[in-house]
Amino acid sequence: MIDPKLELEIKLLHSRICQALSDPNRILILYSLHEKPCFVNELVEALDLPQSTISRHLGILRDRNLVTSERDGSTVIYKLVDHRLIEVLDMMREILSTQLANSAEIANKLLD
Amino acid sequence: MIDPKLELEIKLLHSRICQALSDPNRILILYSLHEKPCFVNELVEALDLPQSTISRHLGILRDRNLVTSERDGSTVIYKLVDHRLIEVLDMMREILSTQLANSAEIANKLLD
DNA sequence: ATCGGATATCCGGATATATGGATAAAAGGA
DNA sequence: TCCTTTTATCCATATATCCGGATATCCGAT
Repeated sequence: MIDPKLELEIKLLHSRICQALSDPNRILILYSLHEKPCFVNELVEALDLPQSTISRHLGILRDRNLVTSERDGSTVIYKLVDHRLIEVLDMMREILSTQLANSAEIANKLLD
Repeated sequence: MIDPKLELEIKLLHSRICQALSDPNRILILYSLHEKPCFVNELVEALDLPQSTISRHLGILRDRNLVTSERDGSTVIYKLVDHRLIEVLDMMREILSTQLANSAEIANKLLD
């Protein structure tokens, strides 16, 4: 009933992008990299998480080609590949904001 | 280092929206509902999954206010609440498509 | 060659999530 | 009331994911 091509594309979309976005720390990393390229250490400090945790999340984003890593001497600099990803996240935030506004409206009506 | 307000908003974004999108079957359900409102049974047939599986996914989407359910006699009709969600998914598909095009280009260069 | 800083990977354990059969609940008809 | 259809929930199991300390690796400096 569902177009098999769409189904395949959605499975790919899920495994390559949606899954990567399904962790709040990874989303925060993406926002940090949107502002400017960062060393791993900078992200460790920005998110206040153990280095192994940051590195693991970066590995997941790297595997999916959402960020690139480039060695610069003894450090590694990470960059956001496609900044449209931030547009996507911002659009989701707008949807969320609409949702919250609706909830507030309903709550107010109940209080009348 | 990261704005605490942003951090809170991202956590909310994750739990209310991103998490819901982190399953291919739920994405397919959203696309189905984008075409037209559907009964549970229609989705069972469209996705070819057990009814309990579909109902569970619908419950997750309903909890997050991404879809609404309305009883109509003995059946229940589900509707997509905010069609911007499909815009978001389509934008991710474009990012994915760019990604795949780049991979193909690199592969071709390697073959020269 | 060795050392120290930076980063990646390993590993065990805790937690979360998906799955689908079985069952319950809701609603309408006989 | 009983039966059927439709949908939701329960349950046990399987799988995935996260976490962070410990360890390995990479690299430049001494």
